[in-house]
Amino acid sequence: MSKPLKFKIEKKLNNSLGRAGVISTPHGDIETPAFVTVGTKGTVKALSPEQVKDLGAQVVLANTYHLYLQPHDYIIRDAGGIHKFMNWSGPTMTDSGGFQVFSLGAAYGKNISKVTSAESAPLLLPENSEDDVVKIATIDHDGVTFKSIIDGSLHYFTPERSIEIQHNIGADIIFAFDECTSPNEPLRYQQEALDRTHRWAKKSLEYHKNAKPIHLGTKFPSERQALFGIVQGGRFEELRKESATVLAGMDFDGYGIGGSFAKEDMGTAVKWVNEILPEEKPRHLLGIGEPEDLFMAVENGCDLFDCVAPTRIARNGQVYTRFGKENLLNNKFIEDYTQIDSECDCYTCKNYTRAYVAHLFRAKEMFAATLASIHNLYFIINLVKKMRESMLNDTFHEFKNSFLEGYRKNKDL
RNA sequence: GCGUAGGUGGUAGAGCGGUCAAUUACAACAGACUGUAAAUCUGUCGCCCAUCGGGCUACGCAGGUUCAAAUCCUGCCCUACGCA
Repeated sequence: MSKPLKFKIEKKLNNSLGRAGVISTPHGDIETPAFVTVGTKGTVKALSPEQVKDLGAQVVLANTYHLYLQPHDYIIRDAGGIHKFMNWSGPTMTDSGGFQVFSLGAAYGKNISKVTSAESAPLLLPENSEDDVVKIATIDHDGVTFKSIIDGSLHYFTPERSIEIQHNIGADIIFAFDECTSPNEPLRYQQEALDRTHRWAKKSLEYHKNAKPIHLGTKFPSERQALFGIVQGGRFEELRKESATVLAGMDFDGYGIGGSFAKEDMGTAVKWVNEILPEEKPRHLLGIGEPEDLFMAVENGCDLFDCVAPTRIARNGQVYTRFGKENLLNNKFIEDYTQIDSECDCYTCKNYTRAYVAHLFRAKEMFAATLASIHNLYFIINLVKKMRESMLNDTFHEFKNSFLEGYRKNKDL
């Protein structure tokens, strides 16, 4: 049986876990480390696939839960798979729905995200202690009941079902169904959730390995799609290490690192895990993507990252610059005829001023979202690309220090 | 000139004796956003101190009634529509 994915390490960082390499998928290569563009519903919001390609994106990540609800995975299957359906010929991935276990479960209706600051963490209360809150995802031993965000109907996801849907969608890299836990959960709950995630990982893998081709005469899913297992364990060292060890013992094509982190010690947590995971398989740090976090992740041995931040904050008016983030809706930009970042080569910066983009945002024109998304994605994708280049020519640390010094400038002012 | 309806905070527009510094929406100002419930959400939005809170000036202008007026009365000014 041929493997759906190859990973070649080209260069390793001295005295750390960082590495640069190439992942080969049936739809092309991904030079790593690489930022994965998020296209949850089979589109990168506000952008055409051509724009996504032109700004340098190598790979797009869609979502199982969302595409299952709408248009439904059979539509994508019958359309010839996600690549054809969305007109993206490069590599693709799908998340398993495991994140929605968190975002529609413990986090639903609350103001919590998967990354917390360490000092605020002790003030937070566990989410699962009281069930007086409305959730639209509830977990049991075998799976998760989701209430549709579209029409409120109920849908039950098991690991097998998630993988089956992902086979129908047909992305090059798919993920095991996991439970992304809230950062507020105590050790006992994290342990319980971790056991469940491991059990589900095994089921995801077994289903994947044994699945028949979705069309007669085509390849087996396990030959054309790579399956990544997902490490969990919250912020606890023993759990993170246990999870990495257990999953490393299963025959996944690569690994995702999921769940919750404290901003301040995310690097340590990632390191615990990557010291255990097999070196020769790619590692995807799920949902992480602020510039500081990306340096941390690359240095600690992650190859892939995805994050909604660049596109989401773009739609809300915020842009990355080499001096930190700026909100284009601030009145100081109304008459600012310079570009968003004077050293940026993206389409937006080459052709438009801050004043213009600010005007589009104020006028609520949709092109604002497009221009800001192009810039932000270019900025982040290019940043990771530069990290890769700096590793290849042994200047990673210099690059990191000079970038972060400038990037923190706005905060220090 | 006569008749009618009105004049409220940046705008539109509620309120029609005390619970009104005044509902709401928009605008404005700021903040948040990390495997997308998200072109979303939160906060501020008369002035002055202030942590709760307190003081001052305010609903066209000037008077008046009342313990109390954006709200009732009188006059004046202005606007819109109708008739000359």
